[in-house]
Amino acid sequence: MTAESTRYHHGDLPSALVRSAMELLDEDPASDLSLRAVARKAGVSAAAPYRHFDDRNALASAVAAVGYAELAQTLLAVHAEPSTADDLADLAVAYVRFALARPGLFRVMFAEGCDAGNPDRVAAVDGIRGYLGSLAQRTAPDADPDAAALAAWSLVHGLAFLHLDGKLDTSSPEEVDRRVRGAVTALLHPSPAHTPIGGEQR
Amino acid sequence: MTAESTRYHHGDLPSALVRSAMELLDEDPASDLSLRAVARKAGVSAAAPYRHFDDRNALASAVAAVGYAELAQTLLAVHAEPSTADDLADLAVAYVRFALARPGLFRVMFAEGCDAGNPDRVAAVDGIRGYLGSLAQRTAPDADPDAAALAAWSLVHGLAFLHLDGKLDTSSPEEVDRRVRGAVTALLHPSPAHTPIGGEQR
DNA sequence: TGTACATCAGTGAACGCGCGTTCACTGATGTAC
DNA sequence: TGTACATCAGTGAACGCGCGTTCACTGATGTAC
Repeated sequence: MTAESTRYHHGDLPSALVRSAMELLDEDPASDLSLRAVARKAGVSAAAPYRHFDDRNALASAVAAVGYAELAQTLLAVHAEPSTADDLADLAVAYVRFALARPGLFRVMFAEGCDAGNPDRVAAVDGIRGYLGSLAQRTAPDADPDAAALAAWSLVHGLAFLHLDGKLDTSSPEEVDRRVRGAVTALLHPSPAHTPIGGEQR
Repeated sequence: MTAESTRYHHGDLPSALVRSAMELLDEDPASDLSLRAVARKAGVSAAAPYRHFDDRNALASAVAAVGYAELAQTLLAVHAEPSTADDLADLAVAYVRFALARPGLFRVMFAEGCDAGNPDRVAAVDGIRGYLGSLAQRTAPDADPDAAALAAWSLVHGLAFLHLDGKLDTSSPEEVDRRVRGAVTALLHPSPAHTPIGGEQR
């Protein structure tokens, strides 16, 4: 469905560049996105991107927007309408897996350089917030939905970054999943029972 | 107490470099740490740091270690022995304030480049984990302490990074404090009462 | 259907930059006698 | 106390690098007549 970019004059360079950027990020997550490298990867001169993007930042924002969309899609695929603490644990696992599978992209999405102006970006972030907000509302209808949504997001986001930044061992994916699920259920007991910080599990 | 670095031969260059690095990070949090800039700031040639640090990474690790110590100190000053969810909210506020006050340092502490080998660094991270672990144990003696500690850390860490990375408005510090406190208490009801995701507040 | 021409997406060379790191060196320090 | 010398922490010049961005240009595209 997407334009296939094999027409003359390179066809659809803008999206070819975004695609190349994402490939580079997946291939070498450590290096930070370079306009020249992206152009090289797309088989185009270093100056070509400037026909379509104001500067490096504009490309990064476009990449981030796509990243948000993919993350949202991933979460939706796990639970379209999550409503229990168990569902949140599933989402946490998916969120952390996404971060660990695509660290380069994840960093571009959440690293500083983010220009607050890019509307796609803002919309995408609001999408995730809204998704978590509705989860919060279903789980705890009488809680402040904004506060609960932010809490859920922070928990999940913190788990992702602590793993990503090497503060926790990530050599075993199963162990990571287990750890993430454990942390979430330690805060939110899965059953409708009421328990504070850690629940009663082992 | 610290060597004052005014002796001849520059005295105590290693710690002077670390100090200069931290000053640079505080002055311009956006730029990433450059060995040359640090040397310049310390009034020393670009090659001088190599007498004391293997490479750029080694300096960054040393800076991070100091950062961890300062963060730990900040948290301890808030509550030496936190034990309630309310205490955790206080710590969350302090943690986020630290991140927002010293974003450059915070990023060095938590950004990828971290070499897992540096023992100071590992010890410092374990210190924070242990601190949160004892909090968890006091708050919920029957919970899995590792899981509860990680959950608390993730929550707080996620709040810090979502603010730091511009996903949340940080123009009003009071608003940030309020938001952080709200998110924490939405998950952990302050009283010994038992409530799931959001408690009952407004 | 065929030609003239404006438009627009590319090229490639060049700019100036700051970086990490190396190297042979220098000059102060402090120890051995 | 005084001199000879090894050590060690600095210097400064140089390396090669990749980067973002600019510029005048070229050549394909597609439209007007």
